[in-house]
Amino acid sequence: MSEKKNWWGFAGPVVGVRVYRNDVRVVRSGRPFAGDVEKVSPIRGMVHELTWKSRRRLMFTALNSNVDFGLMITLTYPRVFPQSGKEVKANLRDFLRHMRKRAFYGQFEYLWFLEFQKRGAPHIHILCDLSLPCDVRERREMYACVSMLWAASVATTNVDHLKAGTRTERLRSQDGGRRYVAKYASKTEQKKVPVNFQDVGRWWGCSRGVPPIEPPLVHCSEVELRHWLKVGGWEYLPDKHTPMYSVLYNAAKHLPSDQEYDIIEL
DNA sequence: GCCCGGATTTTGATTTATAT
DNA sequence: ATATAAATCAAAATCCGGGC
Repeated sequence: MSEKKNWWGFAGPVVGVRVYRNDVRVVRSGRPFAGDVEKVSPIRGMVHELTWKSRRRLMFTALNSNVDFGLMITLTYPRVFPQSGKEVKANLRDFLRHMRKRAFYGQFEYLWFLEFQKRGAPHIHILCDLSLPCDVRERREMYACVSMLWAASVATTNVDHLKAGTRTERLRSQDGGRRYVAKYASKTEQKKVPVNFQDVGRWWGCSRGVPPIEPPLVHCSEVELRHWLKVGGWEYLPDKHTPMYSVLYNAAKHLPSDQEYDIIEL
């Protein structure tokens, strides 16, 4: 009796899982295909849109990061705005560098992502781990400081821009930032680049402390994994003929707690 | 403040076997 | 032909510390 095979048929069997804060990665043994094909060096194309692949990476990073994003800063341009991604990124780089250098901010972990407004203007959201001061006056100082840094970064003397260029807001819950990213990443509308805009570059990025550290491998078979997920009530368990995907979203909380695993040190 | 450059991250292209 | 998921590769973009 010939068994049905699919894309995963040439990948190895499930060896274990890595349980992140929110998601679970399935680890398989073996290689997906033999590496004896002649290696060509593909020429990279231009970035045209925010792809689903990129969205998934962003989601994974945000949802599993150990950084708590309590604050969101939104940077906007005035009526006149750059038509090149390089210019936008230069502004962003300046801004982030200045923010990081501020002694009173201490450590500054951030995750930014790019959007385009209807008018075609680029628009950057920055999630970060800063907290707003309780004191009203201090808080205003902070708002002003952020505004000034952004204004300086875009090298503008436009007073209107000073006021309208930034928005600094506290996110309701600890997971508010994560949810915001999920919303951004899962928007069905296409994230295309406006026609006149050049060299978009990356759509999102983060500081080095944001990406989650790889958790230890927890050895298990596919049968065991399916059992745990079923018992745990994970809703998206595929039927027996469909492979377990390499990333199981929102599955972490449906698995048994750490102590019940046989943790293997790396 | 600004610039340089090494380290690291994000990205598109390519690859795999099989079903449609 | 085309779609599929994911691993891999190298290019390009970004990060970040150090020098000025």
